[in-house]
Amino acid sequence: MSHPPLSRTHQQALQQATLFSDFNTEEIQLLSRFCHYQLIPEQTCLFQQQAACSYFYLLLSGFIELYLQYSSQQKKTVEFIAPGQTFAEAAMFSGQGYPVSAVSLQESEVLAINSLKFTQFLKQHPQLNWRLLSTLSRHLHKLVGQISALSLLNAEQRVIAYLLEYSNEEEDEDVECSVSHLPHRRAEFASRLGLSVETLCRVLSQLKKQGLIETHQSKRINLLNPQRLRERLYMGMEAH
Amino acid sequence: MSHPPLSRTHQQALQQATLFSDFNTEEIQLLSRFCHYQLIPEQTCLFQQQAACSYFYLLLSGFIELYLQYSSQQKKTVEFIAPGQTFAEAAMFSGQGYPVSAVSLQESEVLAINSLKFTQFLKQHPQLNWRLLSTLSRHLHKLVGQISALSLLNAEQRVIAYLLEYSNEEEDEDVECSVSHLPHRRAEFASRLGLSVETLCRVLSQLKKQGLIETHQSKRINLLNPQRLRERLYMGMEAH
DNA sequence: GCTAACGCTTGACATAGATCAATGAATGCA
DNA sequence: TGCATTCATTGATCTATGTCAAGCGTTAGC
Repeated sequence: MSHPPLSRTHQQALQQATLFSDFNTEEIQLLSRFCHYQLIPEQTCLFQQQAACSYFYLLLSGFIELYLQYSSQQKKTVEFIAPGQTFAEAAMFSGQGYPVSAVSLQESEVLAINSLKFTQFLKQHPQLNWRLLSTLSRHLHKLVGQISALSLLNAEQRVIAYLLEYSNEEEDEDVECSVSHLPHRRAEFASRLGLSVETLCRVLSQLKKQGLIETHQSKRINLLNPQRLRERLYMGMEAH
Repeated sequence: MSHPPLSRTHQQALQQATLFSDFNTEEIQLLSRFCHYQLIPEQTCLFQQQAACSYFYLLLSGFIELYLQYSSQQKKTVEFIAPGQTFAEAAMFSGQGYPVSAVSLQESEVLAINSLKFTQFLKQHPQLNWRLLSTLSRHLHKLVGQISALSLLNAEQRVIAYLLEYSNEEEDEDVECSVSHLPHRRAEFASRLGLSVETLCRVLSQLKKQGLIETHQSKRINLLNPQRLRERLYMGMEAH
């Protein structure tokens, strides 16, 4: 049973998944040979708890629920999966069957990745193994950071932290620098910071008024005074 | 250069680290053979950017800053490390030198884990490799869940989500069940949920008033009506 | 057993940020 | 070019939750 080759768009989707973010173009192409696209109607079971783990998945669109089934009527939701996330990969690595069942809550699109072929692929490329571990560790650290940012920092501090993190600032601290790879819409930007669009706007115009940044039509932001931005951020952090 | 064997307490600390949470007692003991305790005075450099990665670390107490050094004066903070976290393990997996420098912001205690011996250990136990990948994936999912909980759910919903997640509910949804492995203090409980102690208390007494739970002196909470708690939670989630 | 210290609980108040609503700017389409 | 749609921005409220403060219960030490 062969599947049509993966479109360029879907290969890009693979590249953007956390798990594969470190793969180069060639590796993505090798990988995409044993992936296939699948359209899942609403309320459809993708896999059953304890079944052999033949595939793991990348969700392209829609919404998936992972749950434990105790009896015919009782279930316990374990997790909801949003677009961009992979799921069931932990099951594949553990070599056991699926520990949960999966059902689509809306019509959903997924890329199914053949578990067996993926593990063979990893065995053939031992370096990849280490890089996967490295990638996952890094992301873990990033997420831990995001969690403490969400609970410890206020709106302004979160915006500043984001700008400083993604700025191309490398030279002198006093030198002006810019953030060009911004989310293309305020809505996405705001959501990454866990803010509403409006508060994000207010914070930005506040910073603009104070001569700390310059905005260029949602595409680029110049940091006019990284040094002072940094001070502002630390001020909030040491408040504990 | 041999180090004294690791105390039981320190072995437990290893066990509780995310990275090793899946290790059994024997594996922890093997691991602890190439770990040693180190006391770091305040403002001391643990390792320099680009140096060979001989050790990675588990922070026991204190506070560590990871930063990029651009020139003698300019540095860029990458991350702060809190007790319980491991750091520099991504560097080890990637096989490169340290990508950042590390300095203690307070007097700190760490366990240093010999990178070379650890990778050898993994090569000798290929199963462990897969289990590490599995562990890291699972934690990644958990953290993603926590992030969406923090930004999407209100105080009551977060408390309910926590209670349901850690309850021993397995049978009928209507049957009363309990959460016994609670954080021993309200302060710790609240901090896990990103709330203040006071709001946590208020939410709990609110739920008590409505006959949904029963509290037993900060040690145990009975869920008198899991079904209705579940409804309450979902109500908030589908609001998007 | 008494007092001190600490942690829990509850109330009163302050505020950051969400929501609602209106306007302005930019982009796309006829 | 002009109209329509979407997105960004700003203002006016409202509310959830943090902060401050006081009382209560429990534990610990003498």
